[in-house]
Amino acid sequence: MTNFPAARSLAAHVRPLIIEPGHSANHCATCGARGESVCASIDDRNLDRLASAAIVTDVAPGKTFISEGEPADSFFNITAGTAKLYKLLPDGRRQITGFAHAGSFLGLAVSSIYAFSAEAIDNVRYCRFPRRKLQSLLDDFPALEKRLLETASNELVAAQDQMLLLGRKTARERLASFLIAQKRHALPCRHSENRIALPMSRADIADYLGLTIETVSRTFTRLKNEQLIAVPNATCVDVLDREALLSLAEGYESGD
Amino acid sequence: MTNFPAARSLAAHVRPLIIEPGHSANHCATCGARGESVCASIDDRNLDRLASAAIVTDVAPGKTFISEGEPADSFFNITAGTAKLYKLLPDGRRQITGFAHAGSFLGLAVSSIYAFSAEAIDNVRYCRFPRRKLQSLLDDFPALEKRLLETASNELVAAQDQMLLLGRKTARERLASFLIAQKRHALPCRHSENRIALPMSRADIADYLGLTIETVSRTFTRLKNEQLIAVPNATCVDVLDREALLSLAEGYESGD
DNA sequence: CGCACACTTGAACCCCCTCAACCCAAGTGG
DNA sequence: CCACTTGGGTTGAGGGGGTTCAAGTGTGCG
Repeated sequence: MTNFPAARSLAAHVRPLIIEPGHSANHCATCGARGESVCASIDDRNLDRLASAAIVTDVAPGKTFISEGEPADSFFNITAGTAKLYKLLPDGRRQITGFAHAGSFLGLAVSSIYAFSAEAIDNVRYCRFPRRKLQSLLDDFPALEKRLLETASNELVAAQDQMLLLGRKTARERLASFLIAQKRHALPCRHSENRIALPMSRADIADYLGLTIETVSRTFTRLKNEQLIAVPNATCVDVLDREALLSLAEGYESGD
Repeated sequence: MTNFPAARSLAAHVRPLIIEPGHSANHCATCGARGESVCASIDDRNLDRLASAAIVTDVAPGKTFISEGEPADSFFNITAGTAKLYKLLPDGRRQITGFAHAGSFLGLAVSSIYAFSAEAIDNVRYCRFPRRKLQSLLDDFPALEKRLLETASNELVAAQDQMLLLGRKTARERLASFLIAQKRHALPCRHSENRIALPMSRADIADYLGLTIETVSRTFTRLKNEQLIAVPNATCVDVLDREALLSLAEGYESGD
């Protein structure tokens, strides 16, 4: 299910990496996710400021590193892996509000309390910024604040799309939308051009799309029977008819 | 349905107010919505900068002033009335993603295209900021940018709540959540302490909650029969049992 | 080999939707 | 003044998409 068969079981589930003082200025400079993240707005000269504020941490699959309702004293910048963000109702009903990939910035709540929980799906690495330190970074680097505003705006647009999906789309349309979005997001899937990696479980997909596991599974097989996709195994999908999938996702053909 | 019986029919539906040059520095200073809006972050000395960038406009009920997919060359700050924000699917299915009240800031899309449409529900007044002018304001007043980031963060939290509602709550829970949220938002309802004004139609409520008109209506009468609310007429609701409504909204009791 | 766990498939049910009628208040015009 | 229309809201009957409950099928791993 994940690509890190060895390193997983050893690690304490939330383990800050030890960065020696002498090297602390470097890890941002060599960070592969920098280009995708808000950190790109800080130029090379000031990278050490950024690096010294960040606490790099690894999280094992299935471990929760943000809990809804707890004091929000940190911000998180995912640099590797995929995490799910979710909210719960008292009886256990769950809504996944999004998936966080390398470059995602989490914790943008003005409130002093996290509005959602976050759990690692595969091996996740993040940079954690204590609230105060990020605040001073924001004061010193207006470009960072500008970038954060852009990020928040983009997420707002995505959230509106998701509301449309949850409120008005059929199960087929939801799954098609999900696959199209996954395809856009996670291009870095070698293999075929049309292969989509699905690191999350069926339960996660269901809770993201406002459906049940069973409906997700049935809808997968239906799209498979209709030759829109192929499902070599549970962790990936091949897109066979991109056009049809796209117009389905956009709500053009609900029946048929 | 609205409180402005006279002024309505005369007005051209989108009519910029004529502000004489000599007075242009004033309308922000006397704006009742300033405290609630992002404009509060600009101090009195600089209000004229703000005022000269804003184009005040009135919109009649039912008129669309932002259209999804069109070039996003302006930002909007609602100063009076209520507007609905929505997205459409090609076959007409509609999802209302939110209601904008006095103080709401719209158009926060990085993209050059609006992600949603906006339509006035009652008589709406807004300040329109051309993209370029807002940009220069942001450059000159970091506090404004900070305030915008706060606003966006709060909306993101609200959007996540709405996703939970749309994906996982029952019709009763949705309506209860909606009523509770409306109560919080629009306190300024004289009359009773427990009266909630509902300027939007049943169709709007339905499209906001991911339901149909009929289900909204039936759910209203059910909550009424259960003595949780009273519905004197279609445009307002009295909360009779706030506790029960609240715990319903939070998902504690789905049946019964 | 056998357990565990995720996924798939089947059958019955139910909440909400669809379709349709009805109510009611506000015009509108003869 | 009343007949007619219009539009929003309510109520009823029936149907369907997705859920629930339950069993079956893999697949990895000890």
